[in-house]
Amino acid sequence: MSEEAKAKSQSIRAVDALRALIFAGELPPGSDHLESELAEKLGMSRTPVREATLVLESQGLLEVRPRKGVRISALSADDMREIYEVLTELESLAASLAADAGYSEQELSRLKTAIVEMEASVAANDREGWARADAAFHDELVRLGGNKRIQTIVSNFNDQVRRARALTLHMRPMPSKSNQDHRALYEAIAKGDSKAARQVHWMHRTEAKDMLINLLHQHGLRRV
Amino acid sequence: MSEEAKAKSQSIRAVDALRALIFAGELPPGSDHLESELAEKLGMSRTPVREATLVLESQGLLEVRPRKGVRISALSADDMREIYEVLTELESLAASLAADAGYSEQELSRLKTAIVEMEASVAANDREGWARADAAFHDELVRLGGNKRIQTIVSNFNDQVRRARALTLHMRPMPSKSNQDHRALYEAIAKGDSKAARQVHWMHRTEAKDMLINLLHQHGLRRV
DNA sequence: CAATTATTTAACGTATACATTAACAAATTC
DNA sequence: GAATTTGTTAATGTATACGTTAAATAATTG
Repeated sequence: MSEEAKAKSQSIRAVDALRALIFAGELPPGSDHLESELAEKLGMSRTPVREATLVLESQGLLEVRPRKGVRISALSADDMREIYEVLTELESLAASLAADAGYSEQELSRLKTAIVEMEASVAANDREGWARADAAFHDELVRLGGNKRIQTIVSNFNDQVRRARALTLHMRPMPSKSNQDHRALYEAIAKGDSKAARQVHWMHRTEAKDMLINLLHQHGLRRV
Repeated sequence: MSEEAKAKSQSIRAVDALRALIFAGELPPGSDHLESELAEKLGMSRTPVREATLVLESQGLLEVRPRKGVRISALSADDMREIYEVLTELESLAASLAADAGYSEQELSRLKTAIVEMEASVAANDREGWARADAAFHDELVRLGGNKRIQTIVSNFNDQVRRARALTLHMRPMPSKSNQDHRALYEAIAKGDSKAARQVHWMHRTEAKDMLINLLHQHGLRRV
C-alpha cells in the first residue's frame, strides 16, 4: 500500500525540483542558468542536473545551449497557437474515443464531479477553484480516452502553457459559456455520440485558444 | 557553406549510433542491453551512452530499466493503434493547415513529385521505391502544415513504427488506392479546401492503420 | 524441506577530475 | 585603426572512481 518509492534518485529529484522552480517563476522564461549554478542551488553535483536538463529539454520546458547555460523556454503567441492546435486535436480525439468506449455514469463520475465544482466555483467567483476543476476535467477526459500516447503529449503541452494560463486567469471573464460546453460534452460521451463529443470539444478548445492568444496580444505579453 | 559541425559530441554520436542499431535490427525489439555493453560497443564511456538512453527513452525507442539494462521498445498491436490514432489526427490537422495556407503549385511541387514517384513505383512493382516516396509525401505534408510541434511528434512516432512498416511492406497488396487518396489530398490542398483535405487524409490514414493492424494479427506478430 | 535471512555481486547512480571547446580579450599585423 | 590572430578563461563534455542498491545466491532456521 505504500505510495511510491521513498528513495528517489537525485536525477528524479532534480527533474522535480527544476520543474517546481520553473512553475513557481523562480527560473523565469528566457533566463539562463549554468549547470554548476543549478547544481549548487539543488545541493547536488552536476551529473544528475545534466540528466534532468536533458529530460526537461525533451519536454520543451527548457533548452540546453552549450556554454550559454540552459535557457528556460519562453513561448511566443505563435508557439502558443501551435501547442493549442495540437491540444485541441488530441483532446478532441480523446473525447471521441471516450464516447466510443461506452462508459457508465459511474465511470464518468469524476467528470461529473469536476463539472459540479466548476459551476460552484463560477457561482462563488473563485477563479483558482475553477481552474483546478477545469484542469481535473480535462485530465479525466484524456484519461477516459484511454490512449496513453495522447495522455503523455497532452500532459507535456499543458505543462508548457501552464504559466500562460495562470497569467491570463484573472484577465478573462468568468467562464460560464465554458460550463455549458462541459455539460454538452458530458452528455455526448454518456450517450456514446463520438461525433458530437469530438465536435463540441473541438469548438470549446478552439475558443479557449483564441481567447488566450487575444489576451496575450492585448496585454503585450510577447513571450511567457 | 559547410554542412554541419564536423565535431559532434559523443552523446550525439551515441544517439545516432543507437538509433541506427535499433533501426537495423541489431538491437532487436524486446532485447536488453547494459550501459557498459553499449558503451563498449560504441567505443566510449558510459556517460554519453547514459545521456543518449535518456534522450531515446523520451522518444519512446527504448526504456531504461535500472539494473536490468535498457530494453528496446517492442510494440503491441494495441500500441500501434494508439500511435496511428495520433498520427492520423495530427497529419490530418497538418493537411487542413496546409490547405488553409494557400500554397502555390510551385510550393506544392515536392508533394507532386512524391505522388509521381509513388505512381511510377506502383507501375514498376517497386515496393521499396513506393515506401520511400510515400514517406517523402507524408513528411512534406506535415512540413507544409507549418506546425513545428506536429512535425516533432509525427517524426518521433514514425520512428517508432518504422520496423512494423518495413515488416509489412511485402505482405500487403500494391497500394493503388493509396495513390488515388494522395491525388485527392493534393487537389484539396491546392484548392484550399481544408475540410476536404482533413477528411481525405483522415480516411487514408485510418485505412492504413486498419491494414497494418490486421496484417500484424494475421501474421501472428505480437510485438515488433 | 520450505521459508526466511544473510551474503555476495554486479549494475547503476553520483561525484569529481580532467580534457575539450567556444567565447572573450588582448595583441599584433597590415 | 580595423581586422585578424593568438591567448586566456570559463563552461561544458567525458572518463573514471566509488558508493549505493537491488538481484541472485547461499546459508540458516523453524
